[in-house]
Amino acid sequence: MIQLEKKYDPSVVEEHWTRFWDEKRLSRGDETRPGEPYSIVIPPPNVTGSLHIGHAFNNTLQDILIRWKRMQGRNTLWQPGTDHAGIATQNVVERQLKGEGSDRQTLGREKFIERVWRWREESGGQIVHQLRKLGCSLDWERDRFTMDEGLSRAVREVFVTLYEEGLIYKGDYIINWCPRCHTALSDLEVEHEEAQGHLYHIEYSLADGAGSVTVATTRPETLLGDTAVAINPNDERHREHKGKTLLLPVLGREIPVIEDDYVDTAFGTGALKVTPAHDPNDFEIGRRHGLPSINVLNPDGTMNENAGPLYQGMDRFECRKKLVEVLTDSGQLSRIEDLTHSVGHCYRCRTVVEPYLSKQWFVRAKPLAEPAIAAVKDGTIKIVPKFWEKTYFEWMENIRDWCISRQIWWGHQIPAWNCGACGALTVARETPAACASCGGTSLTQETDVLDTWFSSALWPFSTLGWPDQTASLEKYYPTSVLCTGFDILFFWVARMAMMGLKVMGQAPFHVVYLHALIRDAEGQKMSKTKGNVIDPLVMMERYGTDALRFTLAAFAAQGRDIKLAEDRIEGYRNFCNKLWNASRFVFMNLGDYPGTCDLDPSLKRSSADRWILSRLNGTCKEVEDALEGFNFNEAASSVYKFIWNEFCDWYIEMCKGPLAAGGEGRHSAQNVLAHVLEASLRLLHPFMPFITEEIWQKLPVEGESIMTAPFPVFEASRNEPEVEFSMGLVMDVVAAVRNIRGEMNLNPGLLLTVLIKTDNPWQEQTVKAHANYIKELARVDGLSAGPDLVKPEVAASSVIDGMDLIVPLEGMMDFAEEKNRIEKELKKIEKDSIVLTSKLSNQSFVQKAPPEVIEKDRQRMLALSEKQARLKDHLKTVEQALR
RNA sequence: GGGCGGAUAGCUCAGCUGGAAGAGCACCGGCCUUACAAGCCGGGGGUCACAGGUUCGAGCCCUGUUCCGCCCA
Repeated sequence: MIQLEKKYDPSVVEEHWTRFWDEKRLSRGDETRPGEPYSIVIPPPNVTGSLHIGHAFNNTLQDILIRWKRMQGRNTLWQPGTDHAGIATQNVVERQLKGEGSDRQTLGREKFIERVWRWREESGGQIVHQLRKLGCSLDWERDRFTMDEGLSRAVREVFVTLYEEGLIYKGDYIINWCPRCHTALSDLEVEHEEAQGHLYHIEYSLADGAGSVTVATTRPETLLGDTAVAINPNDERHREHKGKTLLLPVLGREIPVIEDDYVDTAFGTGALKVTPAHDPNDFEIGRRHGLPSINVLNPDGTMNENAGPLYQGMDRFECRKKLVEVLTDSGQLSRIEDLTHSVGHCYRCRTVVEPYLSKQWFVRAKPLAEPAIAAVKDGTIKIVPKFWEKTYFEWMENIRDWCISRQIWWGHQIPAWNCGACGALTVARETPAACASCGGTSLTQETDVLDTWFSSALWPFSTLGWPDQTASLEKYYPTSVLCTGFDILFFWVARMAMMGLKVMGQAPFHVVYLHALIRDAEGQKMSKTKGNVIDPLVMMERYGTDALRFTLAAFAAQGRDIKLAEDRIEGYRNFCNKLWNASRFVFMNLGDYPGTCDLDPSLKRSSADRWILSRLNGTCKEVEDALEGFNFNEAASSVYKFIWNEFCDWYIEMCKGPLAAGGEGRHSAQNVLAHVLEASLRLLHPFMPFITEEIWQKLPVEGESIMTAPFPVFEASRNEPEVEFSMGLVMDVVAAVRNIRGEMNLNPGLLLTVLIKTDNPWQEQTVKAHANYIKELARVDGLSAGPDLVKPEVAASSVIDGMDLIVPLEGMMDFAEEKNRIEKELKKIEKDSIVLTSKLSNQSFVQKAPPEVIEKDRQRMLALSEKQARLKDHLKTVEQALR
């Protein structure tokens, strides 16, 4: 006989089954096998990263989907892999170097890249190991990395193709520059934050000496790069300044006053200093008016030679301070206003970014966005929850060109070569031997690398072998679902949609499921610097992986934030233990059981047997429907309630009698216990893979793993509503007796007598037929039912489903307590009946509400007043006794 | 400035097409009843942010307000 320990201990179990699944290669995607494909690509975590709660959440949901579909018999592939995370990874390694008193420049590009690869070798296995620990059934044999040879080939192929089609270009534009990471950033990589700043009002004197023009700016240091002051042509205040020349403060350079509609007359003084090299709008104005652009910043955020000898080499903020002093002294600073404004920060290092004119590579986004918009509009791509579609359209319709060059070393070096002889650019898939224009051979490759998100955008097909036409691609592309957090909707999802449609001619996924983000109790994003993280590894250690996974699923409602609380994890740890102990009970009673977990149709079933089977069937439908709609929390709650509140609380208790009695009743109960437990395990498996495998393997089942056992299917024909209804009555009776026992402070061990007075023959029959359950579960020894029962003087009573339930309590009756109890019940009824009466006496309700609603309320009202009347009778006898 | 979420029990959250306000934890009372004290049985607890409106009927739909969070400019 199989015996389980008294408590479930996840630690040994988890390791064992992880290894088992691995050895049996159960999570392998096999395109040569038949079966409708179901594929998911993992949102690749940073290769050097460590599993945080967001990963745990995201991957638990994916694993639930993939395990569920695998059990349904689909040909599944969950594609794993990691991302090289250019800037982030480079930053980490640079920090290491700094700690060693070195830096990347000292090391040189080649050595530095070697160093990063080495770091990847050391730490790259970590996240993979942690995902396994989480139970993720990814196909590890297909593990990919964005810097792998194959994926790099995909990157080159796409880059060159887009370049050839004119969708990638190189040019001088204003980009966002991070002076600390020393690179350009795309617009998305800048995070705007409200900051308390100042609006400085600076006097630019007219060259003819006839006064001055006041301009307002938040960044005074940029005035060193001003090449004009712009006014709105319709601004009356500046009419007399039109066509004048101004003298730039400090530097004394002559700059013109120009007119441009862009200038907002309502902001500041209506005169705008124009710095084409350090502001995107000024850049546009400069272009319209043919103004020169003067860059005053070095790449590290210090001022350059154009700033003049006084400021050259000074940090930008230092320079700002100094300039304010100088201008104040010269009387050219007329006013300083407080101003809350939005300041851009680097999303990797939080440094304030500078708009910066430089030569960069861009993807022309509009032509790529149009098909991606259409795909969502026509339903080719479905976004769940739907409300994200609006955000997607909003961004896509206003998309701007995407700056893809980064001045870092870790990443895909841009496949473009500059000719030393003629200066022409050669863009090629393979490293060229000679310049495409002049045939010269002194070629030097562009030093910039591509935005990490460029390679991520190709992920759904590059991981499947593209640009080769592989069988995997054939089978698994487009993928079925993309499951990720909404925070990378633009970064990743939108760009994958664009690239998939462009490169493959097919959207990369059918459904995008965007889940919520896990936040702390204050709704803040969890971050190590804030110290508010819940570490999934610690949680797994403390409560078991299954408990963590189930908690995450239970929290996965389709909202925006999830505020995770540790006591919920503890609660689901208890659920694991509950399941464990229920199984323990089953095994204890299966010692002499010769059958399997399949139902034996020849056995005569008890009502309890039929009831739990019907409920199991209903639960299958609930779980199925919930998962179809990505309602993970509902699926989790259905299976939780079924196992705990129906199987454990009721069925196990009800089958104890028949088990003890022996014979066919025992046999049937054994069969049902085995069947229901086994089916429950399969229902639960996608959520809790470890404990379910552990128990399942001990049951009399065929098949090598629960992982590949069929997912339970709902069948309408197996529903038994009449059985559920009569068992409902039985449970109501049990609950009523327990209520009396509890409220009257009667000893739990005390056996009671129960009289059930009813003139409804069906009720009488039902109660009598199920007397064994009532006796067992409510601790009752004498039970009678019928129309003519007489209530003894000394008795507690309640009214349940129109029946009088009487518990004689000769010698142990607390009449005051009983009075209390009945009055409490009456109070509730009165509250309800007031609401119902007013509803039913409302003419317009009776006239306008649908008949079935009115009928339902009439029935309720009838039942209520009957119950009220009977309770009042009971109350009267109690009050008499009290006198 | 534009847009999107959220506000429901002490806490963390569900609540689907409008038709008797739910769960877990916490709390109170009683139980070591041989699957489980990580448990069992019973119980208390809500002006569904606020103000209007639509409707026979609103936690849910509409309008406005307040607060919290996020995205975009």
